Amino acid sequence: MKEKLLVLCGPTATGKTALGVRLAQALNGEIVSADSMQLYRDMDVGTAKPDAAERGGIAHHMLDVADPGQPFNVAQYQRQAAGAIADIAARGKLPILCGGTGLYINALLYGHDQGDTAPDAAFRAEMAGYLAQNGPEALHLLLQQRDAATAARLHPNNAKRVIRALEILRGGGVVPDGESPQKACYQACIVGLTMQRELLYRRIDARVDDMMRRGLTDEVKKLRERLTPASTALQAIGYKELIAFLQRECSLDEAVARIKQQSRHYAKRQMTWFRRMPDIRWYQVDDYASADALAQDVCVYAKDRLELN
RNA sequence: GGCACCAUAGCCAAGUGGUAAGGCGCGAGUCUGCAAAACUUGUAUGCCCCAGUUCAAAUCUGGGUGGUGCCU
Repeated sequence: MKEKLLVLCGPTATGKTALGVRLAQALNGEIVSADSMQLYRDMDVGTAKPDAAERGGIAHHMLDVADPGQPFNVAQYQRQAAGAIADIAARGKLPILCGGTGLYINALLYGHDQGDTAPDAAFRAEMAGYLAQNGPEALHLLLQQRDAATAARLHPNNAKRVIRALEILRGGGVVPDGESPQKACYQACIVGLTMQRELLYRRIDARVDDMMRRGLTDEVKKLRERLTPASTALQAIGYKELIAFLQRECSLDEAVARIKQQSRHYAKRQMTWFRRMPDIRWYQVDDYASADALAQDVCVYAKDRLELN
């Protein structure tokens, strides 16, 4: 019997967190975050991580599980989150997967087999050097010589993924072709939150201003020396831009404008990710008069879909 | 009022007689161990308006209109 799982996804700033808590309260659930950046400790303001009050007494999992200086990746997420879901279900509560990282959600829902080739920082650095020396075409040729099919699927300019493929082949592994059947790991009810694009962008801009008011710059200052250029956490929007400002590479206004822009782009990419999820049920947030009304509707749908009570 | 310069996509901008570069933005998409990452892709039947020269004009000429700078 597959575990029941309510999934709440959608682009940033659309109200996933608050809705998740309401649903958890109504359905006797616990939250499992699906956010690649909120899982780092001490990155709170910039990732819009819910504080104690916002968590409303509901247990949250997969927050603060990694140190910003340490690398973290999908495979680790997949294992830990699956563990958390099993634990919640075993205690008779409803796990609610809530977040905006499409890859993490997919890996969990469809049990992506990540293989057993762990990342090799030294090899990646070596390949990055090769890329800098010889260009993307030459790097891609390396892949073509070892695995023509994979090379054909990967654009030469997408060096990151070309390097990962080489990394897998080097260890004697098989590069996943993305065509392995999508087996559903859970009895899932997938809910997506959207908003009229223009409104979403306005909300994102406003939220960035709010983060600045709440001391994002200080948070980044404190975090700065703990991060290395290799830290995954350094990819977080809001952090890399403010570090550039702190290093006097740009003005504060420029950094803030950049953070807003990046967040808007990110939201758009999230939409394309979630749009292709099968069985996703969309809710247009700005169609609802109140958060209560929205929670009400989603609750009814989830109960029906997951056969609760 | 005089002189000079300028007018190309939502924005910035190249192009000075041969059939509209590029960047940003915006839209669409890809994704199996860095994913808030990385990458792909679409986006001006037309260059302020009118007339003219020419086989051919965003490009040359004349006249408008609008803007900018300097002078009075």
